Amino acid sequence: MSLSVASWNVNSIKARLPNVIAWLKEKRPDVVCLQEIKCQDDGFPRLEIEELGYNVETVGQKSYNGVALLSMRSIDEVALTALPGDESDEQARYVEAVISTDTGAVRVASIYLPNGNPAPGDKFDYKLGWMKRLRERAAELLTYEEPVILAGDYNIIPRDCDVHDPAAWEGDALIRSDSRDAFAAIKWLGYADAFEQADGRANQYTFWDYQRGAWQKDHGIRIDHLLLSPQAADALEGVEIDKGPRGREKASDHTPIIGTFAL
DNA sequence: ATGGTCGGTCCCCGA
Repeated sequence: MSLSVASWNVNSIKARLPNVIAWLKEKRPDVVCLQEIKCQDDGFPRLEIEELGYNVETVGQKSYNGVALLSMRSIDEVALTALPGDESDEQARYVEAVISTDTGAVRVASIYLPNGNPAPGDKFDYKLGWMKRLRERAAELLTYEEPVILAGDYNIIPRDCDVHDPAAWEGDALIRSDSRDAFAAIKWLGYADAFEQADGRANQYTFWDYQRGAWQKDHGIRIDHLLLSPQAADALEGVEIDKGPRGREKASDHTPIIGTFAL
């Protein structure tokens, strides 16, 4: 049996609930990492999603950010509900859990990496600091020698071919070389970008801005990623960016990316 | 055609 693991920035779970439920029923992914749920834990529509067979873990806050993990398989342990390394960081951007599989277990994190604009500035410094902490956590996880999937909205455009017009994004926190270097530094530890390993084509996007008719003109960017430890990368069977949800009424500005694993 | 869109909250901020 294979295990499917999806990541989707839903831009408010309450505004998106009908679309999310329809997509879960259609695709039935085993594990789903959500970002920007934009609600507190007690406001999350837990019952509606549990009704579909999912176990639900949320790390929410009022108005902004917020991440969740949905899993058809049992969640053995919620390992972390915040990224270590800064006790003063109160933004809900990280949840990490160990999930049972047919072959053992997989560790999955749902990540909402800071946007970082405007750059330079305080928000950009926060982004780079957060990425350094993520690299430290990612390095720690490699010592466990287990399948790890770090899935989420990284707010990083890794390559020039991951954006319709790189020049239009010059100076933006999503494409700046210091952002890209920080992302590459996590990969250099020994993590694989699932999309680049399984597919790698140019101009395959996961986000299209609501403005300027970006969706209709396919002016998108690839910023939602699955980073894989060697044990997860070895098990990767394929990756799909499902553009269906982005074309619906009341769409999120992101669409889901799904990895399938022999795990 | 030099603007334009969402979502959450509260009269503006974040993306």
